[in-house]
Amino acid sequence: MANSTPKDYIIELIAKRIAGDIVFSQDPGAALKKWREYFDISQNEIARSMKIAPSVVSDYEKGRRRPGAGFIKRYVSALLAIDQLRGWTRVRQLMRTIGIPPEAVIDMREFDRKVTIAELVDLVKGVILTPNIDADRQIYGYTIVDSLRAIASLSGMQFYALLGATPERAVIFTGVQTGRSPMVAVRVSPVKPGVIVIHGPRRFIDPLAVELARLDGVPLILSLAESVDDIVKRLRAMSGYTSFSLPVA
Amino acid sequence: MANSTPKDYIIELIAKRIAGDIVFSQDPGAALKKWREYFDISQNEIARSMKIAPSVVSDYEKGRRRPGAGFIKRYVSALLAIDQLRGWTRVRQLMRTIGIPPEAVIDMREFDRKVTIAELVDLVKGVILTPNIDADRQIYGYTIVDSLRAIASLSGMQFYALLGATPERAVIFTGVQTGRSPMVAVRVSPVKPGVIVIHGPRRFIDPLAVELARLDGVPLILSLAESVDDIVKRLRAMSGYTSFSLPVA
DNA sequence: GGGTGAATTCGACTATTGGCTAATAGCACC
DNA sequence: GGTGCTATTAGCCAATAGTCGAATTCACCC
Repeated sequence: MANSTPKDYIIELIAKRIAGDIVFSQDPGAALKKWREYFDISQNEIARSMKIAPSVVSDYEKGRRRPGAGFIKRYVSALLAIDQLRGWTRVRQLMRTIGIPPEAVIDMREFDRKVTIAELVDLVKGVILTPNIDADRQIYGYTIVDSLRAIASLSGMQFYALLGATPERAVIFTGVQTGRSPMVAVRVSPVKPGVIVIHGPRRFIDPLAVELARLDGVPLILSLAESVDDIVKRLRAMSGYTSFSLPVA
Repeated sequence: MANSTPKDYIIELIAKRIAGDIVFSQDPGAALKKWREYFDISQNEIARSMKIAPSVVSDYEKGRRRPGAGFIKRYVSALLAIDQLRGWTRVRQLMRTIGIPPEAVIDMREFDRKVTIAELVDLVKGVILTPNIDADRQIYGYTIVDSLRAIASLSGMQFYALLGATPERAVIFTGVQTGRSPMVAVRVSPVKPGVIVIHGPRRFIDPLAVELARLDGVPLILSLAESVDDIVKRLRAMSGYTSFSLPVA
């Protein structure tokens, strides 16, 4: 964990958490101020980053105005942009409270609308290995897992949380050899993901994997995408991917 | 994990996450709709819960109007209120993606403004055991841990994430006998919390605990509060605690 | 065809957010 | 005292959010 850039989805989770905290605060102005102070940023500095007058920042923080959703989004984005300029010092701290091991999770997002299994098969350039399982379920989000790192670094319960294991989410295991160990992990999990996608260097699927999926009642998809990157990009396109552009300071 | 009510702080984390997702969505209207569909709620039902006309919901979801922060808060609160009426079916699913073991974490929140060590000592009705350690640091949030359950159910890395282990957060260990095992856990952690509070049935503190705190450079506070509940309430009062009142359906 | 329920569209009005400039205040330091 | 920096306040205008009710559309069923 050197000076590498935090992963996009982590930054995005942090941004959403901060924004949500402000929205639900009983005093949104004070919440704006709290987070600005947390990032150790002056009103002048964030005003410059947002290209507005400093008095606007004061108006909001003192409660003269209540921030709308658009303003909150820009304010939080500016906090993060400035933290980036400083080397992500605060984001590195905050990511420790997220509870996701970044080395094992490649990406984790919500789709911007509900997605069908058929659409997901298309997105991951895959084939469905369990055609007889209920394909009507709807998927609202996904987790892309680096299987080798996950197995190396996670205990049972973490795997459980990592799966984002709800019936409305997809889990994509990458770097998979035959598909067996992910399916064994899911088998022992008390709750199941909505659908499992496997992607790996070889195109051979252990029949046991398919049988375990069937027993669990979880659709299993084999992705034939050229690379993990390809999967990441294609799924992100369905997630209303937010790009944090860096304002000139 | 029977039919018990999810803990408040979990519900609140979910609410904030949903709100944040909507705020940062490139199409907030579509995000509103996505979440409503996820909760399997019709426009009419949420309109009734919010006491507005159904056409208002449609205007927002179709993008004719962009939701402000106030509306997002009310919309998300209504989703949750309806889910509560249904027995928290969707919240139970979502809490699995939070990555916090609810049985070990009693409460976990952000303060609504920065809090000094002296203030924290007062809040937990405590005494500072490490008077020579930098007391100028600022605390922005806290985690209240049930020490026995945490030790019983967590592995090393989970403990690490559980601590919310950043220099700006406090960790309160409850059900502590002498204070030694929490300090040992912190000692082996690569990052340290901003301050540690211990609370337990006995008022005896193992001198080793104090020495370990000193070595870690972490202020250690002994709380003399009458109960864990007392601590929860007093800290919540500093957190802009949001109460989800249940609208009549 | 008709009926029902859910969702959408539209015109209109009011309240609030978003932003500005200018003046002022507070604090630390010399 | 002066200087520099940060923050606050007030008045003002424009644009947008919030909301209504009426009419319309759509899907499903008999």
